[in-house]
Amino acid sequence: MSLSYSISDLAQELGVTTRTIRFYEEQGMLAPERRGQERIYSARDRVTLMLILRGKRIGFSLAECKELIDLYDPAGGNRKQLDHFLEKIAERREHLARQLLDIQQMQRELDTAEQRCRNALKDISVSA
Amino acid sequence: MSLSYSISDLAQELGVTTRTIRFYEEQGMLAPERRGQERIYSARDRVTLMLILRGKRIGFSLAECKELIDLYDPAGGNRKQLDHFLEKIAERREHLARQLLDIQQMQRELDTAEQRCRNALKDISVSA
DNA sequence: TTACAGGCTTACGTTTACGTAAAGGTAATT
DNA sequence: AATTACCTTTACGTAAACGTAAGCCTGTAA
Repeated sequence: MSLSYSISDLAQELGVTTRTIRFYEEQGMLAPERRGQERIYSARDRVTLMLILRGKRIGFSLAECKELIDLYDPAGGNRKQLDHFLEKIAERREHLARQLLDIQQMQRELDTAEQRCRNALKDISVSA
Repeated sequence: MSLSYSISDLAQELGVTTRTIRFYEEQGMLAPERRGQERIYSARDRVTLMLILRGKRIGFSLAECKELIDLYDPAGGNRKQLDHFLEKIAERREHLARQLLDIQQMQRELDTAEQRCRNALKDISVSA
């Protein structure tokens, strides 16, 4: 009794258009089952989609998201493949670490920007 | 004696092409001085450029980066403007907070992906 | 049975963010 | 004087990530 979703179910829940979901399939990132013509999405398909969207929110390209999905697959078994995966994972980690720094830096900049704003507002009240 | 940079100075230091820098100017995000035809970039221009690139690294569009630059400007003085800025700043904060969560989630996923990889490698060694 | 909601494919259009080339100006070497 | 190394503008090209529309099928509710 694994639950399934129509394309518009997922589109609505995740805040994207059906076109977007079909596009991701076109790019080989999703492969839902079919009932006739109709696409039937599994819980796992849904997770994959969420992974893509999370990737996008932090600026990953679809190609990068696809790599992530592949990493998540149990797929390839030989040692070379696995070593390759470990490399990719390490790369991703560095990338994420960098982004964390960038975000923290930007948060600090927002702090000072807000301070300047508040000071300017105070000056206005005083001079008024 | 404030230091200045040529376009290729900045391009090289920041790892972008001169075309990219000129493009940002075309979009109204930079306004370097000129010596004749030649662009002369100030320390502040350099900071602005770094701000843009940092924004890009965490997936901001150029339009969003431009907003950030405007926030950083001392520019507009009236209360309405300043209130508007504070709103924008709050928005940015939420956005960044969201991205932080996304990154942390993704780091956890990389953890489990790495575990699976290592387990698979162990299985290979054992069966070999 | 006819309307309507939702799904499908195919295909051209659009925005963003530059790449790439052409054609030319200037300043310092050789 | 000519090459080299930068710089400039103008303009067409391009990859990514969908948007949008046309035309068609299908199940269900009125």
